[in-house]
This record gives sequence, structure tokens and C-alpha cells, in this order.
Amino acid sequence: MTPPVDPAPRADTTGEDHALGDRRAAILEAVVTQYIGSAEPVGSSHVANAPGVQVSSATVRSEMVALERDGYLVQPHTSAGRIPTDKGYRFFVDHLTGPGVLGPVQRRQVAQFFDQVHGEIETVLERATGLLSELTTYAAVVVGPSHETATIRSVQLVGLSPQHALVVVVLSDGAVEKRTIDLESEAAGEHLGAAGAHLDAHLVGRTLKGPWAAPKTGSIPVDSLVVATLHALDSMGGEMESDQVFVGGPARLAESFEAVETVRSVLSILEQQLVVVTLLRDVLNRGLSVAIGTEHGYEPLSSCAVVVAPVTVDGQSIGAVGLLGPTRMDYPRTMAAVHVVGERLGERLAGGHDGGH
Amino acid sequence: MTPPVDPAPRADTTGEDHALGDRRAAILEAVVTQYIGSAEPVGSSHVANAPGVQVSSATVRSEMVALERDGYLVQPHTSAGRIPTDKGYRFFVDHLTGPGVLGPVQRRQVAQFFDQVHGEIETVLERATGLLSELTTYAAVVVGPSHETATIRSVQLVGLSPQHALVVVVLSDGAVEKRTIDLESEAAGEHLGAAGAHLDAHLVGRTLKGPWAAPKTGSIPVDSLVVATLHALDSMGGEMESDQVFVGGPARLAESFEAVETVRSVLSILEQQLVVVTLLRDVLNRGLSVAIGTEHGYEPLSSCAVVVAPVTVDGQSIGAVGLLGPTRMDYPRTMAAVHVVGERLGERLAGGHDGGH
DNA sequence: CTCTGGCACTCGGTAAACTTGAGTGCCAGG
DNA sequence: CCTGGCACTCAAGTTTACCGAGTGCCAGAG
Repeated sequence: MTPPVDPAPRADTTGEDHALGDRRAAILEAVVTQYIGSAEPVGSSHVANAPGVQVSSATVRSEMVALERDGYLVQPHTSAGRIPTDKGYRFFVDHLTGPGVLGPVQRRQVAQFFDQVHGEIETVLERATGLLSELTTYAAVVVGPSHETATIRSVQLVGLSPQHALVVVVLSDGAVEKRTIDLESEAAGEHLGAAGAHLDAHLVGRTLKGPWAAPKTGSIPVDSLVVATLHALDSMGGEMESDQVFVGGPARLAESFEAVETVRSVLSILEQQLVVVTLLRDVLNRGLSVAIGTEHGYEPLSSCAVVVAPVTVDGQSIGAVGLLGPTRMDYPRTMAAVHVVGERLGERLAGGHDGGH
Repeated sequence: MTPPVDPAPRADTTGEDHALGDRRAAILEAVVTQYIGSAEPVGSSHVANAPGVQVSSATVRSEMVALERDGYLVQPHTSAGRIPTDKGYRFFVDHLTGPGVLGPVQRRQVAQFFDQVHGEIETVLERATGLLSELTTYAAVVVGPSHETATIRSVQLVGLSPQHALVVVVLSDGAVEKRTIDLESEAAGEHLGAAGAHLDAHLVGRTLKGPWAAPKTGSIPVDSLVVATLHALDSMGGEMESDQVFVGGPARLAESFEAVETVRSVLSILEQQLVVVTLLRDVLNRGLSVAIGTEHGYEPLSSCAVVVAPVTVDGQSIGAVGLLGPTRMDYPRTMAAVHVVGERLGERLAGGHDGGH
């Protein structure tokens, strides 16, 4: 009815912050928003009354044709409403919405979590996945710090039985790794202390990467213990490379997707920790906080979006928190949740262990 | 065609090892077997030719009526084939089938696994879930040993930073637990060794259950460290009670069930480690190796069957391996797999760490 | 030149009517 | 007792028709 108040935006160039007419952007936003809510194709008439649009459905339709031509929308079939493409979602997150704000309930949930949680890093990270998946109703993934650069703080040999002893290594970042070794002679037990002390003296300060120096001590039984221990350390190096992954709320995936097949394939991706780590790392390395559909390159996850935030302590990235949901996820809320939790985790890991907020 | 070779079994009492006519049992067996294979209601004519039955479909039908009356079978609807009830499955596992035998391929898989696997208990158990879920195409659950009875073998204090130190406790069963403590004064670092040695001397041999004795050393800074450490030990006790749970192949659940809702609820059960542990323990305590449908009492798992085997070392049960699948799972194969893996795990944990088979 | 209302058209989804076939229960005869 | 035969049932598939949300296009108004 009323003529447009703003001067009609030019279709191609508007001088705005993005290469899409203002109105088109508004229409795209409305489609994305509504589709996220309803999971059903959005028709022109549902968009016509949206705030920021206010044109007739016919006009919306013609704009939609353009949006489809440019790859922001698709029609599942003729005579159906439109659905955002990955590109559409991408534009939405890049230009049309910020990280969003958490609702009061969720804010309280976060606060409560960080008040109550206690214990070792591993525990905190593990529980954090639960928090995240509850906040967002999607599956959460948290990657713990890598121990690659950590140095050895202590090496200790503890006898378990006449035949076995345990090598216990403490790293500078607080990680503890152990390995059982076989004792060749029963008498070796007496030399555990000496061998441990010897190794401790020589290895503290080094990283867990070999090759290992094995200075002689002069005592044959001690030396053989030392060799066995160095072997054990070798195998630790390999295992400490792959950082710890925690997955939370995989059950949510069953809610997020219709097709059982999709659920299955996504679940089995989550079982492969290595893939999860590289996925998150890749996304972060590309400076993104969101990877939509095929952007991350993992076929089976093409109907998923991943939202990631780094966990940084003193500017050092020591891990990442991520969320896995359908491409039509609630991006603002999810991004907000991931950012907040990532940040608070960083603070927590930097600060004390009881009350640091 | 041919009259029965055996004297016709009486319907109610046969003097056999089970309270079901031989023929009825055979029919039940055929129904269960075929239903497991096809997942579709089994009609009388499909059973008539089964080995061990060899009567006309009409006769099968009348027997089926009886089996249904007695609660071994149900019809999804009139004019459909029959499906076993939980009771039917129960009879099947109790009287009609043994643990079964693994196929050659799977046998090789198991052998290969135990040849290659190495490392700490936790790693072995974790990987075992993968093996089991691959062997059976169901979800696997392994519960590790509880540390309740383990005694302390070593207590050590390691400084991490001027403000933090790590309490590292080694238990007699090879478990290692750690806890970070805050250092009140910067100078405390110098006393870590003394406090550690003091605690080590007094605590070795005890279990992780408090209350803790805290003998004075005479040095105030050392004593305050000792107190802090005892606090840490306290919190360890709580965490070491709940034994470790490993879940493998949850993605298989998506294959096993049709309804997404079922998948979801089963998955979320698996997320609750405590529930899983008690479930397995309950079943074992009742002397069962299989719990079908509602037998275990967990509502959301009513469409599941659980197959369990204990892992024993020197006659002591130190854990359990379990499998979670649909009630119409392949019981013989599954039971075989679970038993074999449970047994081999026991041997492995009893014997050495490299070649003990 | 842009927006709008109008109009014909498309096509997925649902419902109703019909067909098919696997499966049952029952019964009379061997 | 078992069996073959027969009438009956009912889920699932197929066809047909219809509805309605949604589209593309166009001619006219601002």
C-alpha cells in the first residue's frame, strides 16, 4: 500500500556492507529464521509481512527468484517454498546475525555450572560437553589441550607386583601418563627407586618426544630397568600426540535429524576421535567459527553445521569447544553458547581451581 | 506326510527338559530364528518346512495358537505372522540354543585383536568395545574394574607452578589418580618433597577410603601441605568408586532400531554411565547372561536385550563386558562373542602385557 | 522503473476406493 | 491326531482424484 520509505535499493550494488540488496538480505534473513524454526520450506507470503520486508508477496517472489539464481536459496521442488542453501546460511551468519545472546535460563545454567564444577581439567572438559549439549540441544565436542609441548616434571617407578612395575610420568601441564613394564628379574624390584631417581634427574625438562638418552649408571640391573622405562616413554609419546576428545549428548543427534541414515553416519564420525580433532582444528585454522554443510569437506557431515570456539589461556589456544547440529540450527543461540562456554573455560583453566570468577 | 517317528509329545507334560512340547519348542525355535533374520512376522508356512518340525502348516498354526495363548508369541495383528515375545526369546536362549560358535572370520578378528592390542588396561578395554561392536554389529559396553579394594602404592607431590602442585597416587592395581592442589605460599614448593615422602610413608597400604590420619611432622609448612593433600585424597575416593565405563559403536544403535525415538532414548541411557554400570551389575548378580526386554527393569530399554559376561581374573570378577541390541538380536552369535571376549580379556589382564596367550 | 494484484499453472500430500496376497481359524475327512 | 481345503481378515500397495500452498508471469497503477 504505502510506497517504500527508503529509496528503493538497487539490486546489485547498494553501498551497504554486503553485496546483496538490503531488501534481499532482509528476505533471506526472514527465510532462514523461519526455516530454522519450522523446518519447512518458506513461502513468499510468510515472508511478506516480516519486519524489515513489508512488500507484497509478489515482490518477495521476484526477489526470491534472484536469491535462488545467486545460490542463496533452493526450492525442493516447483511450487514449494524456499530453503536456504549452505551459501544462504553462510550469508546469514556472516552479515545478518551476531553471536546472539543467551536467554536468562541458559545464562543461569552456565553460571551454575562454573560455580559447581570442580576437579581436574579432564573432568571439567567432559562435563562441559554435557552443559553445551543441554544449552543447545545439539551434540557437543570438546578437544582438550595437546601435550606436545609439555615437558616432563617427574618420572617415577612404582612396583606393582614382583613381575610388574609402573612408570608414572607427570608433565608440566598437569597431565599424568602411566605405563606398565615387565620386570625381568625378581630382584629388579629393589632397584626401582634408583632407576626412577636416575631417570627423573635426566629427563625432567624434556618433552615426551624421543630419542631418549640413556646414560649408564654402572649398575647392570638399574640400567636394564632404565632401558625398559625408556621404551615405555617411547610409546607414551605416540599416545600423547592425539589429544583428548570429549563428546557430549550424542543422543541429541537423533532428535536433530529425520533420516536414520544420517544419524548413523554422523554418530560414526563422532566415534573417530581423530577426525573430530582435525575437523575442529581445520575450522579454527581457517579463522572460522562456523562451518556449514560441505564447507569443512567431510562428506558424511554435509547436512551438519559445526560451530567452534577456541579455548585460550594467556592468548594460547589450548583447545576448542564445538557443536554439531543440523545445518538449519539456531546459529545465534548456538554461537552464543559456544562462545560463552569457550571463554569461561579459558578463564577457569587459567585461574584457580575452586572459585576463579 | 510321514507319521511322527517319536511318540507324539503331549502338549502339557513331556518329561523333557522344558515344559513345552518338543514340537512346540521346535516351532518356537524356528519362529525366533527366522524372525531374527528377517525382522518380519513369521507365518506358519515358513515354519512348516523347518528342520525339526516337518508338519503341515495347519498343524503349525494350531500349535502357534497354543504358543500365543501361553505368551511365547504374539501377532501384530490378525492375519499376520507371529513374533516372539520376551518370554519367547527367554525360552529360546534358555532351552533352545547354546552360546553358539563364532564364524571363522570373527574368530580371526578376535585373535588378531588380542595379538595386536597393547598398552594399559584402560586402552585395552576401550578398544575391546570396538572389537565387540564390530563382531556383533551392536553397541558394546565394557565396565572396568572398581578400585575400591585397591591399596595405595605411592603418593607423590609434584610442583607444577609456583601456585600449583599435583598429587599423584598410584594404586596397587596399577591405576593412577591425580589431583591439583593450590599452594598457599610460594615457599611451599620447597616442602613438596618432604610432604610427599611423609604421606607416602604413612599411606602406602591403605585404601582410598578415608578418614585420613594426619600425623604431625613438626614443620608447619609441611603440615599444611599434608592437610591439603589429604583433602585431595578425599575427593579421589569419591571418584574412584564409580568404575570406568567404555561404550563402543553407539552408531550401531541407529542401525538396529527403526524408530528414531527408540534410538534417542537408548543413546541417552548409554550416556549415563552410572546406569550402565548398575544395569550390567544387576544382570550379573542375578546370575544371568542375558536380559531381554523388560527383564532388567529399565523402561527405555524395553525393546533392547542385554548380553553380559563377567571378566574374571583368578576367580575374581573385575569387570564385565556387555552388549546392547534389539530384542531380536542374534543371541547365539552375540553370546558367543561376549563370552569369548570376556574370557580372553580376563586372561589378558591376568597374564603379561605382551604375549600372554 | 518499480511495485502490486490477479491469474493460470505445478505438484507434493492426503484421502478414498480398490486390489493383492500373506496369513489365519476352523472344519471335515483320512 | 494330522492334513488339505476354504472362507475370512487385514496391512500394504496402487490408482485416482482433489486440495492448497506456492510459483511465474503479466498488465496496470504510482
